[in-house]
Parts: sequence; structure tokens; C-alpha cells
Amino acid sequence: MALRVYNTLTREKSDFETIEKGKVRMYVCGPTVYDSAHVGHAMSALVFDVIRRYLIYKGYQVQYVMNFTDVDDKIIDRANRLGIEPIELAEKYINEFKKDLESLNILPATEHPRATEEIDEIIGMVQTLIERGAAYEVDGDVFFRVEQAKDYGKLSGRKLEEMNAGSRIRVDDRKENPMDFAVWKLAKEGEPAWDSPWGPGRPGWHIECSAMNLSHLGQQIDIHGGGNDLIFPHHENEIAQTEAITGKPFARYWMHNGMLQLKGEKMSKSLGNLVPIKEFIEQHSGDVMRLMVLTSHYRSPLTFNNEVIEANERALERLASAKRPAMPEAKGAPGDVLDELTKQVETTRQAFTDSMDEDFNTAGALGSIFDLVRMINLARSKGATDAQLDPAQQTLTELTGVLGLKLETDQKTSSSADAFIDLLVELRQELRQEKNYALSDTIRDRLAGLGVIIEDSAQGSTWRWE
RNA sequence: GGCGACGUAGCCAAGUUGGUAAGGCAAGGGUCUGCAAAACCCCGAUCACGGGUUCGAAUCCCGUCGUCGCCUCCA
Repeated sequence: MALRVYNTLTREKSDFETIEKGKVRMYVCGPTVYDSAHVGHAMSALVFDVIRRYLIYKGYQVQYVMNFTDVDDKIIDRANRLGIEPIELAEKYINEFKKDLESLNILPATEHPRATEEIDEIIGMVQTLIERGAAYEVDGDVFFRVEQAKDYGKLSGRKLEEMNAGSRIRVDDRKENPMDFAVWKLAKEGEPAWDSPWGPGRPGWHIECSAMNLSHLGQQIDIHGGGNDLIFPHHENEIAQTEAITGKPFARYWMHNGMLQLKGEKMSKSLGNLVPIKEFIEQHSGDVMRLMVLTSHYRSPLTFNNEVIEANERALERLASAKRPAMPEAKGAPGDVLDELTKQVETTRQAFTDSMDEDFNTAGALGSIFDLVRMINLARSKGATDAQLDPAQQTLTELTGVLGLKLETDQKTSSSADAFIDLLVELRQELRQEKNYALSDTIRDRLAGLGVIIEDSAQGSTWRWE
């Protein structure tokens, strides 16, 4: 079955066809680094990480570029207040963000370009725009002329006449059209600035992404991603600029993730209701955050609250439970159980790709994985051996891996304490046989206090780290 | 005011080229166990509301109510 992808540009799903066979050029808008990244950023990064991983699973070679906006008003503002250099501030949050991504098991981007590294490219582009009449200079600022872009608004579904610019913010009256936007900004005293034909200044917000696309991925790319709050004006403007320069359709597929909802409203900087990623990670594993993202569709809003976090903690334990070894002294499961297990492996594989092929339906894919989990656990409880469980567990590991879940159950397996714990569990077994339950329960409780969970069964006792 | 999305069991959520509703969490019952834990089994919805199209609609159309996003920086 072919992969189908929803395209914001066409507002419908279509078969996924790349520009170059077997290769995907993908660009995802990264953060403006003036503060710690929050779980909303995490959602977006996770969504596109999963998309990337699935494309790789499908056999594509994926070139994945995520930018950092390291110069803009907010960075300058914040740096001034802290009395440090803007670049210093940006550097700090870039490093922090990279650590955040790592803690979420997000694959490193092929490239992480920064706005400040693209200045020459940007100046060249602004010049081209001016030469072609697509932009004009006023007192050191350069604005993009939206009226000459005949299909301006095609991504966001807006028409220039319908937009009431200035209803919420005062319009710069030097603009020919209120919707014109800056591609180059004149630097004020004390602001970071680069020399340009229009005097010292810095790039506008949208042009940097266009520049990084051109210099790192080329004139046309396959996938351009980001949060749906970027559709307008950011991506709309990116399209206008880039296509004014190249004269070619920019991105084939525009993909946008829904917003993370906190107490019913979007989590955002301006609302001040943020949960930083590093704060979340202090209390939960990266897998939990990822699982939350996976349980709903990437284009839908994601409910984020304690109840949901709890539910996903449990769901994660359930997923991990299927990776546990066979019962001690397992004698082998009945043939019909093994047959069903084998069948479920195939069913799950098929359902997994069917779901993922349909615009990355991770929730559906997870559903089929849980079916496999239940079957594995059932087989184990019926006495399946490790060898009998192995193929199913391999599949489980493979598919959850495609979704980027780590499912690390026993990180401390090779601890030097193992032998001692084995000894205690063994002794406890003897105590139980002598029906000395008071002491055997004490051992269990004390070990639990140390993070060791003992589970008894008819075949004997097993233990694992919490 | 304009553009767009959404409203499925207690909670989260999949399913929308129409054919009688995945999965997870919670609750309840059961198996196993000395107890506990884990695992397994059983158990819940006619899909916001009102019309319409159709042999047949959660899925299509119209209306109503509600929630949310964008139109300003934002993943």
C-alpha cells in the first residue's frame, strides 16, 4: 500500500511522491531560542521525528533540516534585560534545546542551520527580490510586496482583501500594503547588525527559513513542517518569498501538527502557561511524552494534563510488560496458542503499516501493537518459552522502535548487586516453602524499598528493577 | 468580522471515497497466589443536538449549540 499524506496546501490527502526517487528532503521549523523550550515544542519535534522515522522505515533516505532562529526582537530584548550578548543567549538555549531533543529520543537533524550563519545568502535573496520588484526598500527596511504575488494566501486559504491587517496592531504606514512584511530590518543602536546595501541591519523572520531551505536543501523540497500556528503568516510568507526567487513550487507537502492544549487553551509564550521540557523530563520519561503524542493524530489538538500523563505512564508499563522474559521453568505453550501468536505478529505488522501509511495514523498503529502485547503476555502466561516468545518480541521492539519508543525496562540489569538479589530471592523461596510468610514478606517489602519488585507465580519467583 | 478545525463510552482516543464503533487509562467481576504484585479472562458507547439525502450514515448536506486555532510573536 502506498503512503498517503495530508497536505495543508491542497487540504486533502494524496499519494506521497518525492521529487527524487527514494529520497526525502524535509525541513521543519525550529524554535526561536530566547527561552527554554516547552512541551508544545516537544510535541512538534516528536511528530516530525516519528514521520521521519517512518519514512526511513519505508526505505527512504531522509535529509532532515531543522533551523534555529538565533536573531530576532525577543532574543535581543531578553539579552538586553539580562545584560548579555544576544548571541550568547541564543547559544545557551540552542544547547539546552539539543539536550531536550536528546532526552526525548529524537534523532539528531541532518543539519541544524542558524539564521546568523545565512546572512550572505539572505542579503543576496533580498537583492534579487528588489530587482524583480517583489520587494522595496524604505529607510533601511526592506518589505516584501504581497500584491505582486498573485497567489498570496494559497496556503492559509486567505485573500488579501479579506484580511483586516491592523485590527490588532498598528500598521507601519511606510508599507504599500498593510500585509507587506519585512525581509530586512534596519538595526537600531546597539542591536546585532550586518552590513548590507541598505545599511546595517538583520534579516526578517521569514526570510531566514527561505534562505536555509535554498542553501541546505535546494529550490524544491518534499516536506515542510511545523506547528499549525505557523501556517499564517510564517509559511505563507516563506512560500511567497521563495517562489518569487525560484519561480518554482517550493514544498510539495506542507505538514502541520495540532497544538498542545493545556487546560483547554494553547500553551504559548504569550499566555505564560508553559511547562518546560526539562521540567517534564525530571518527573517522567521521554517515552511518556512521546506516547502521549502517539495516542492521538498529529493534526489534532493534544490534551495535556495530569490525568492523561498518568494514563500514559500506565500504558507505557503495559507496553514494556510484553518484553519481559518467559516465566521461570516455562514448559512451552500449547500449539494453538503459539499459532495465534504467530498470526498476531503478521496481523500487527500489516495493521501497523496500514495505519501509518494513512497519513501517519500513530494511534491506529499503537492499537495494533497493543493487540500484540496482549497476545505475547497471554502466551507467556500459558507457559511459552523465551524462544517461543522471541519472534513476537522482536517484532514488538522493531515496531515500537519505528515510533521512537525506547521501552527500556531493566536498565540496571547488569548491576553488580544482581547476584545478591538472586541470593535473597532464593532464600525467600525457601522461607515461603517453610511457610515463614512473615519473614518472606519482610524481604519482599525491604527489596521493594530498594526498587526491586518481586513477583511470585506458580512456577517460582522473578524479580526486576522498578 | 474573516479563514479553519473539532464535538465518539467516566477520561484520552482511532475510525469520515457510507454498510451496523480499534486501542489505552480508570471502575467492577473473575482466574492465579499464603498474601501482594504482575499477567490473563469478562464487562461499557449508536457516535453534541435537530433536520435531510440514502436500502443503509459516526462517516455526505443544511441548521443550532459548544470548544479551539489563526488573522500580532508563537511548535
